Parts: sequence; structure tokens; C-alpha cells
Amino acid sequence: MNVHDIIKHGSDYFLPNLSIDLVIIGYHEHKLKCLLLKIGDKWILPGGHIKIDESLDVAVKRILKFRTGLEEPYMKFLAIFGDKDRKFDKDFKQFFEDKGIPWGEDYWINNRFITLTFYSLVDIDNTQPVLGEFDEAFEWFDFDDLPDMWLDHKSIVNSARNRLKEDVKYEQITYNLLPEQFTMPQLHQLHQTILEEKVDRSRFQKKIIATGLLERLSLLNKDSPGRNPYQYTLRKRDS
Amino acid sequence: MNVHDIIKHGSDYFLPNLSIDLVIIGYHEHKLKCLLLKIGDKWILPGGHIKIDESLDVAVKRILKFRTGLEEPYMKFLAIFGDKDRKFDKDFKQFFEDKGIPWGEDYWINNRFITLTFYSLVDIDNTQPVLGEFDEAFEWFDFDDLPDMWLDHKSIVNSARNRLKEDVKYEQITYNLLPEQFTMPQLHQLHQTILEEKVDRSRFQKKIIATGLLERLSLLNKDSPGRNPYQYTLRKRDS
DNA sequence: CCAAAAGTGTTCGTCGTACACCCATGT
DNA sequence: ACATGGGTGTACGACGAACACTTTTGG
Repeated sequence: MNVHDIIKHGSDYFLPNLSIDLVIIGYHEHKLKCLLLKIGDKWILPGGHIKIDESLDVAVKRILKFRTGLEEPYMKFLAIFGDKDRKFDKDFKQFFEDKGIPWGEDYWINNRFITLTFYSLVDIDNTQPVLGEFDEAFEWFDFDDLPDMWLDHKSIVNSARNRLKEDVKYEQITYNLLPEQFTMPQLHQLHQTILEEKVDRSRFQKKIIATGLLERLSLLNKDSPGRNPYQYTLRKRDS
Repeated sequence: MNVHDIIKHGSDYFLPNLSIDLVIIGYHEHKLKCLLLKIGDKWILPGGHIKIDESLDVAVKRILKFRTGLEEPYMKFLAIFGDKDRKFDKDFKQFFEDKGIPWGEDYWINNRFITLTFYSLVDIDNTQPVLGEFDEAFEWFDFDDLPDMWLDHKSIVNSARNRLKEDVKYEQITYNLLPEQFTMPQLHQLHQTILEEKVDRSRFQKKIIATGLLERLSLLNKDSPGRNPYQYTLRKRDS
């Protein structure tokens, strides 16, 4: 099956009214980032569809792996978007006409889709984004500086950002945004960025260490002034 | 459109691969209950499908209202069940053959469905369940004493029960399980039932009152021994 | 030696816990 | 009067918040 066939007859391969959109979140230089793809002059969330004979969780992992190259990324259900007027027809018409690609009202791609959204936390430096057939570029955008996006995709991104803020309070999930080895100041700064507020260093460190989830490694040699921080890594499960 | 037409050609009216299942939860005599429908010799969760030109939230409210008669029930998203082998074909074949109703492999009802599940909290005494075309009976089942159910419906019910336990810790939602006016001992007992553990009366009362969400009304006249409890009701929003 | 960064300690207040005590009602 | 059930108060401890202090490094 080729891409132009899918645009037209996607229902032959995929569940016809469902789509999956991913908010892939990274962290770089004290900023939360989100991976977007450029189609035409606007940006879009990476996503895909569920094969007719494919379980949902398999589909999500397949799409996520395809987009990031990661084997076991952290991933969590975000929300459903099911409005009846949620269609991409006008945007696609514009795009395909600009590109000189055939387009028709009855193409599958113009269907009304119910979208299942997931968010994923990744280490940017360990991620190799992959472009789809129509994607002209990818870019990690700052959450506070999003470009023009298709339809309601900007609000999906923002709901993921708010959701992350909520989840961090109850779950230990932020390690996924950092390299395998990281320092406490790094983790501390990350939490402050996510929560958008100051967090007491002393208390933070004690709380994190008290969970027993981290393993303290050797000191990191910096070349900047100040004491060298310890490095930490997520403790193995079976220990 | 009649029901036999829908079984066969449902895709003409509904999104073809999506279904909605509802875990409708009530509370009676210190027990959490769940509304189930009898089809054949097994029980099933009330549910329905999304019309082709209908928003998801409208669909859920429509189905919930149809099943309970309630205008504005409390409702919350639970989970998605999207396994590829999730089909009802064998059960339906059995049922329709027993009933002498025509059945064919290619009927819509045999599709693979991705199921969106929601849970709802209702006041049992204020709820009038409605039977669908094939439903032989409805009944409020104790969570600890569920009957034989279709497919994975029993596990859906159990995940709703666990979810409720989690949600109660962070949200004030339990009022929906009680009549409009209730007493503090009632609410206290309800929380103990949901959490399946003892809760200190004194602390509970102080915490609830401190939220400022409740309005204290007149005393309730009991005919049992002991002091008369105050009645409470949920304070109006705009006050 | 000093500034900067990392790590640890101390004090204080708030809130959850457990329990005791007081109040009202039917028998 | 007393058992039963409902409402409130108190003493204790754990934990979060704020801030101070010590340790290590580069310049």
C-alpha cells in the first residue's frame, strides 16, 4: 500500500474513524519542548491510525517507535477528542492543491475522526525523529512559543502540558525526560520548569532520595565553578 | 431505523468500530452497586454507539440519559479497551440462534469494536433504568457479587471500582451517589465503603466541612435511638 | 581567598491521626 | 437511667516549608 492509496482508501487498511495523535515531550536547556511536523505552512502533531487487525496499544507503540526510534518510550493516555465537526478536509484540500496532488471530497482522509491522544516523555538527545511522506520538517518547539498549528492541535499540546504538571505531583515519571544518568540539580531544575514555580532544593532532594528509586553513582566532573554533583540513575526493578 | 436493521447495517447510522460502555454506579444499604442488563443467560454493561454526525460527549450523555432517565448525571471517562480480538460474535451468534433471530457472519454487530468506557455516579432511588430491545432484565449488582458477564465486562466493572477508590481521595464527587439531602454519617459510611477501610469520624467531618462545599440544613428526625444528625446539601455554585 | 554551586541540617507550623469527651434521643 | 448514635475537642507525631549552614570547586 502506498501513501496516495491510503489518503483515498485508508479504510481498507485502518479503522476508518479513529486517529491517534502523540504529544512527544522533551526537555532541553531548561525548557519543555514538543515535537511537531511541518505540513504545508502549518505544523501538526505526529500521529497515525490503527490497523484493522491491530490492538490499540500495539498501534500506539508502533507509531511512537516509528516517530522517535525509541524502543520503550514512556507513554500515557491523554484524552479523547470527539467533536463531530473535527475534520481536516479544508486544510488537506488546500495542502494537496498547493502540492498538485489529486484530492477529492470522498477521500478517506476527509473522514470525521475521533482522535485518541497520548503523551510521551523522551530524552531529546536520544531521539531520532522520522519524517512521514508529506512532512517537510520536524522541530522541537518550546511550549511557550508554539507555531501555527492544524485545527485544535495547539489545544491538545496545551492540555498535555497541563496534564504533565498534574501528573508530576503524584508520579515519578520525569526521569524519562533526562539522559540515563543525571544529577540532582538537573532533576530539580526540570521539576521547577514543569511546575512553573520554585521548588525548595533541600526538601526536593530529601523527598526524591526517600523514594529509594534512585541509585547514587560517582561524582560528575564539571569545569564550571562550584562543587561537583553526584550522578544518579533509576534503580533496576529486581534489586 | 429498527433494531434488526441496526444489527446488520449499523455502520449506516453509527461510527462502525466504536462502542461506548457505561459503568453506572449506585449506593444502597452500605454497598456499592452497578447497573447491569441481562442478555441471554449472561449480563452486560449498558452501552451504545456514536451516531455518524454526533459529537462524542453528546453521544455519551444521550446513552446515559436513555439508560437512567437522569438529566445531568455525573460522568467521567474511565478507559479505552482496544484489543484486536475484542469481538462479541460468538456470544451474539449463540444468543440470536437461541432467540430464533436471523444472524450472519457479516452483520455489523460482529465488528471489532474499540470501546470507550465511562463511569457514572447516580442516586439509585432517583434512577429509572430503561431496557433496550434485547435486554431481558436490569439489576443493581453488588460489586463483590457480580454475575457471569459478557467478555471482559467484569474486568471493566472492577477497573471502575478501583478508579473510584482512587478518585475519591482527590475529588469531591461522592455526593452524586446520595440523595440531594444527606447526613454526615451517611457520607462517612459511603466513604468507608468506597475505600474499604475505616475512616476517623472526627477528622472526616472536619475535612469535609472545611471544603466549604456543603450547606448545613435542619436536623433530620429519625425514629431510631441516638442524637438527630444535621442534613447537608451541596452548596449552590454562585453563592 | 572568594564566589558559586552542591549538599545537608534545623526550626517552625500545619495537618493527619487517634482518641476522648460531650450532646441528644428512643427504650 | 442507659445504651446508642451524632458532634466536637485535644494531644501527639509526621511531614512540608523556609531558611541557614557546611562542603567543594574554579578563578
